[in-house]
Amino acid sequence: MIVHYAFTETPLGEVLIASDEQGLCFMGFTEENRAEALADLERRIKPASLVEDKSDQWITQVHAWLSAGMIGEHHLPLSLHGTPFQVAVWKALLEIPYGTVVSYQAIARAIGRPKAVRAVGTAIGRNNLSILIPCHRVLTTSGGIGGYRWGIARKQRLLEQEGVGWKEL
DNA sequence: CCCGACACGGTGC
DNA sequence: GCACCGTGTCGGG
Repeated sequence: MIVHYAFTETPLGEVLIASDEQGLCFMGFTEENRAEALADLERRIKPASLVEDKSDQWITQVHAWLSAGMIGEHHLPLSLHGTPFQVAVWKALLEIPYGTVVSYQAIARAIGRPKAVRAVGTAIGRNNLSILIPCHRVLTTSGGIGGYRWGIARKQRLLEQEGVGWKEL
């Protein structure tokens, strides 16, 4: 499978973006280590033949959305690579409207596995499309910020930008 | 409020 | 089999 990729800047730091025939399949912060970001991409999306391509149609569209400030929904085609359970969780995340938040427990119920709360947390953390799949809109039932693969600070900034007040939940 | 203990389900080794 | 975990709940400081 051919996978196109490119690096680009966002308001929250540099990201590595990748897409395949179905759509965008990866977006992750490089954290100043492009080699590691690429290794991560290769681990998650395989088998894959990586080809750098900054003019890939979907990559340029994400770039445009990112440059515009990541305001509102993005409507970009996503290619979900994962176990059936993970894909179910990620699809549930895509149903969360811009500017609203839900709990890990609510996601567990939404996919019909009310007791798999912890596994849901793990699946959310393994989501390949940070920001594009709104994993930052999931908080703990007690209103706590919860975790974030790319650092709590980024999660807070994303929520703040969407106008979510988490201080008194 | 902040622990500690435990149940919980999916995943990787 | 076993040890992880972006959780939740309960009980005790």
